[in-house]
Amino acid sequence: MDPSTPHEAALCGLRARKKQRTRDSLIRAALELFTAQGYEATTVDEIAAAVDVSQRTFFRYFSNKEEVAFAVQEMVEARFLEELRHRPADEAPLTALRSSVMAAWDGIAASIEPIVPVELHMRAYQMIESTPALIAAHMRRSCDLEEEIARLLARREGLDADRDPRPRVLVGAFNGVMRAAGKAWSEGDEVTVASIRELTHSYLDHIGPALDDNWREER
Amino acid sequence: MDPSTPHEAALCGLRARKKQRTRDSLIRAALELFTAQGYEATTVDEIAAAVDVSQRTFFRYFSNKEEVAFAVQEMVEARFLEELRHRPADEAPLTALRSSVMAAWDGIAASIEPIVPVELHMRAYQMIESTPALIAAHMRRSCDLEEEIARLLARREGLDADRDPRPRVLVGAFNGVMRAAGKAWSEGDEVTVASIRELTHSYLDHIGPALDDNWREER
DNA sequence: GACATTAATGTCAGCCACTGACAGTTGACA
DNA sequence: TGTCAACTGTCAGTGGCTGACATTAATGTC
Repeated sequence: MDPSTPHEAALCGLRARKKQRTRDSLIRAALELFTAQGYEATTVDEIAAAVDVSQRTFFRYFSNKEEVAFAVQEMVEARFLEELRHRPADEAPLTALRSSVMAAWDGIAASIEPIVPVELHMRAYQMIESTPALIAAHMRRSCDLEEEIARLLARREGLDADRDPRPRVLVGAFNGVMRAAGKAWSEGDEVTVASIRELTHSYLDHIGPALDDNWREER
Repeated sequence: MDPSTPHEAALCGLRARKKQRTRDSLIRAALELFTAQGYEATTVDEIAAAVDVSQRTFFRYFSNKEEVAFAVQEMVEARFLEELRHRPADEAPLTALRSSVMAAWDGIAASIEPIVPVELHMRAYQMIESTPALIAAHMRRSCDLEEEIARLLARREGLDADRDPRPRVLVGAFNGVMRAAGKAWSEGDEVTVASIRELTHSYLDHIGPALDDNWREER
């Protein structure tokens, strides 16, 4: 809300500020170690040592090693959901999804820069996509996100998400496309926000044509 | 190939037969324990003890605890891929996918019954869908499958999967729908093959309409 | 049928992620 | 300033997983 405060909400007391600082440091240290030497090769003890806290303290901030790897991702997702909640009601569902993704990419610097440089986050994202254990976690998280998006869309359209499968189906398809784009990006060598934004955009353009019965006479 | 032999390929020597038996027993014991008392609550030592081998031996058959939970699933997937490879070339991509899934469900008893009762596998599937750690693994496996299916479809249609995003996009959407169906099934109380077959069928029917711009005036 | 070869298994020691319990320290607030 | 509550460190322990080495058992050969 107020851009003068570091980030997030209140942060009033000294205690809260200290906590926030520890958390941020842990995230930054973790991402730096992960991207430098790999996720598996980095132990939790190392991360804790880099911030000069005990291993036990690490696990009080993050319920497991994976979680710290997704801390920034989570902020981006929150931003996406926020955008989606504010799309005009007359926008078509798929259009609303697309616009929200684009807006989230455009505002990424503002969302996360107080904690980690965007460039580090991008490298971290690439690392996630190339580490089996993290791919798995990433998928599960996407699944939870899907659920939330589906409910949001259903409400927007005045449907019951539990009875009408269309919201889930659309979100499932949307998510599949997003994953495909993320994967393609991470395998390329352009590790920039601009390039993934571009890729997402063009992949989403294919969601209609890809479902057509006939691919052979189209190009 | 030859239905008189237990399953899979050769199995000639006594050694190979013994190995197969140990593997099958581990799978059965694991699924029984998992479904009875939960995945997390079951230790690898317990599974090994139930088959009377050492824990170390368990890890020589399965590279981790998750893997044994998906051993049967893997056979079903193999069956699906086999179906897909044999669909007529003039069938539209989405139709080929749908037919293959249906065929895989129809032939599931024949595929797995030599190892575990279908009913146990169904309960195991439900357990997977309600265990966070396994959901994650499930997602990752789906991802790998997606890759394979996309390449298969691309070849079928004479496209280059690395240059044309349509195969990936379609498979992403398809997979999303399949997951949504699996999830809905696992949350219901009809734990039968027939019911998931039915559900899959009807969810796939929605893949077209769900992408339409307007949901409100359709029903 | 005895013998060397090779695969499968068991045992043991050890790493790492993660947790519960308890004690010590340090902000918050009257 | 003293009390309370939150935060942290230490320690001991569990469970997943691995490498190294010794043991056992199937196989192919003479």
